[in-house]
Amino acid sequence: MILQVALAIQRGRKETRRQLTEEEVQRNARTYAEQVFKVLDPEKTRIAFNSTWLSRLTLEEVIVLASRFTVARMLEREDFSRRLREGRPIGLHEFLYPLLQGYDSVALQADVELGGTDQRFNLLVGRDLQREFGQEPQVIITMPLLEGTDGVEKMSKSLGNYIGINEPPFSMFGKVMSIPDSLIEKYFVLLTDVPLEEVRKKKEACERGELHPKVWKEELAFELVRLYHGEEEAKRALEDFERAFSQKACPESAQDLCIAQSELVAGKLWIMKLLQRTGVFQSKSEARRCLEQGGVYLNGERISGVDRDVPLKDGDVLRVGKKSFFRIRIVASREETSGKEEVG
RNA sequence: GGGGAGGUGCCUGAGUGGCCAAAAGGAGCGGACUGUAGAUCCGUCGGCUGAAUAGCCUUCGUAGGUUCGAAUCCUACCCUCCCCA
Repeated sequence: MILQVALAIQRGRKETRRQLTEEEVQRNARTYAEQVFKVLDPEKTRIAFNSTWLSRLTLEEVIVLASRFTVARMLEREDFSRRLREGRPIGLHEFLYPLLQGYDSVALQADVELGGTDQRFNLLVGRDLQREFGQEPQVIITMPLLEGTDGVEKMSKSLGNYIGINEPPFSMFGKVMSIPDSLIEKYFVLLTDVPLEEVRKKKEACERGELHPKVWKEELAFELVRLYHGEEEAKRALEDFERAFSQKACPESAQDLCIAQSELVAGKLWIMKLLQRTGVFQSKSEARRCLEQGGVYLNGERISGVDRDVPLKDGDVLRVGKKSFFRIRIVASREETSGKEEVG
């Protein structure tokens, strides 16, 4: 069976979207694959790139494809009609996306296409085009959209309200804990294998005040971390979370922050230098603000004042803001120091 | 082709010569509190300077110009939306 899962083409408010280089596309694809294989069996999965067939389309073929559709039908799509109503721009090329995605179904001779409910229009276009090309139209399966950690917008990477499938256990756990209580049920239903009956009972218990929402949410967070990282990691994440936020202590899984011996002056380092090394700040002003507002702790003790050199020793714990913990490692040479690796 | 409206910080959106790094709200961040990174309240929210009751740099579509001084006035250009053809 050929199952098609469309990876959404991002349409930002600003339509100017940078063309990705071939390497970037490849890298993104690898990242997606990595995540997908947390769920699918790699042995039974084949990944196809639509550039394989789309780049071979001639202008003539594109025009023929476009002639199969009318503007009125395009405007059936909620997103388009709304923007039209609100006087916001719609790029002509955007009409092409549903068409090309539909053509993917033709090229793959897809049996089933899977997507969020917001993809319904595009999925249906696939059926229409398949019929045009004499194929049996695919079955489409749409799934409810899941709100992100803000509880309002749909979960998306560009909105920054997502929980990554390949995220480290601690932050995955924490992010789940940050969703509004009202979303706990939905997360259980859509993301876990916990029987619906049980979810319903827990919800009722919650409403009766017999089950604390925080406890229930912890069960959810535990379950999700277990799913993607295993039982052991889930236990650790739970413990770490309790430790970090209920007791405000350092979680076991704190990231190491390596400082070279040579960077220290009389065993001390200027606090601003130290903060820079954590990589959690976009700018020095941001770091300074956090420091001035009392968000920096060394071994549980609040550091105040920008003009401070702090003594550092191996094993010290640096806390920056609510959620970032670092364990200081003093190393011999600069080569061993770890910079902040980029999070994609 | 003709006529009209408009482009402001991450987003929405006020501002029509100096009091503007730019109102207000949202997002983000920090603090307090707590039941969690949830709710609420308070604060913060361009950048740089070893740090500041200071200074400097960059930003109001782009490029020039007027002016002691420009998001604000002028010129050209780019872009978006609406109406007519």
